[in-house]
Amino acid sequence: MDRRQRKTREAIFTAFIELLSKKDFAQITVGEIINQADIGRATFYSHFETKDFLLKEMSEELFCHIFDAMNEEKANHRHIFDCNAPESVFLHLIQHLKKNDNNILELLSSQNNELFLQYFKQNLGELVASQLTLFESRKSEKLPESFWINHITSTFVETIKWWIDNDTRESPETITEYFFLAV
Amino acid sequence: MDRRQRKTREAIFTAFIELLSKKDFAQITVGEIINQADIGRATFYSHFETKDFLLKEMSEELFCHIFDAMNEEKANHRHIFDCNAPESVFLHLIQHLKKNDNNILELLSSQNNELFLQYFKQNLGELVASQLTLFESRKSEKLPESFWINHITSTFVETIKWWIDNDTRESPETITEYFFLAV
DNA sequence: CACATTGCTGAACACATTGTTCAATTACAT
DNA sequence: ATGTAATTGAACAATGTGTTCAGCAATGTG
Repeated sequence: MDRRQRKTREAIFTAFIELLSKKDFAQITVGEIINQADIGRATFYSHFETKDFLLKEMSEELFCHIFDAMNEEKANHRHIFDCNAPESVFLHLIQHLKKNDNNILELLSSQNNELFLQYFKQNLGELVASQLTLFESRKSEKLPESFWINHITSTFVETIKWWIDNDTRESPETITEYFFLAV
Repeated sequence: MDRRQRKTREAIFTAFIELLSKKDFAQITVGEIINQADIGRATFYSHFETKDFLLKEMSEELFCHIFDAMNEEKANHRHIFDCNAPESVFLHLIQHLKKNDNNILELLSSQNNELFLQYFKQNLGELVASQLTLFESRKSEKLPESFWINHITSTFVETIKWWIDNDTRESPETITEYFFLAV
């Protein structure tokens, strides 16, 4: 990809994240993004069809990053994912979030857009489904699988949201514990 | 309140609900509401400052209705809320929703606006907090109260959403059971 | 019934935002 | 160095927002 394109794309993402940390998705205008990114109007529209697509593409990119990073570490340090700590996938994810490399935590904060959370939940759902054996129990047998998966995923998302609203005071370990207690 | 005002207000609400059952809040325009309600533009704005306020006021009115109705039945048929079925408050709420008197179910459906769900959750949170003793357990002792309340409330909302997405095939009793199993 | 009050109307208005177009300019890759 | 491709900025139509106002209609009060 052309260096100019990369630069522009990066500038738009950065500007967008900056704005999202201040106000709702709904009340951000393309004009503001353009100003913040310091690019021409036509340039924006040559990159993204609409503001909604921008959010969508950015979400996908961010979640790819974080889940790819997790998989990589999974491959390198296999010991982290041993049988003695099967819940570590989620601890690991929370630790990643805590680093806030790509401002994901800021973006997930509830004052910001629900759409972003929706994309997060979607990606998370796949992870949960792949780790379903972790959550087998007396109650899971009595519940429809789709209900159960949705419950676990939602609980994780809500745990993260609660954590953020509490200014991420608790350690990732504590939050992981809360999550597994609640679910 | 003037009969004309009541009629107009009702017409706006009805039109709004009709539109919300078809498309997202975000893509409904004031013009559409006006057409559907068959009123003048100035009239709309003399009733509601913006589209957002319309949603807010309508939500409050709907939730007042349903929670008032519940309290009334609570007073009249005290036996429904006896000690043998302490969970019946939630069963009762679900039964109310199932009746769909005010199209609340339709409005809660996830394809529609998150703002509406937010208002629902807010009202529900108060109910949950007042019924907190129902949910005391080993795990609730180990979790911060605010986390616990949020978890219960979210689980209820997610249960309802899952139910709706499944076309409310299950009976209110079954859904109540799922909720109490999950939480 | 007559009256003053209040609400409704609908058109016109200024304003903001969106998404497109285009010709001129600039940066890129090889 | 050159052809290719991205960026620019201004101008554009189209749509939506929220306000204003003068005229009309419904209300309920005496």
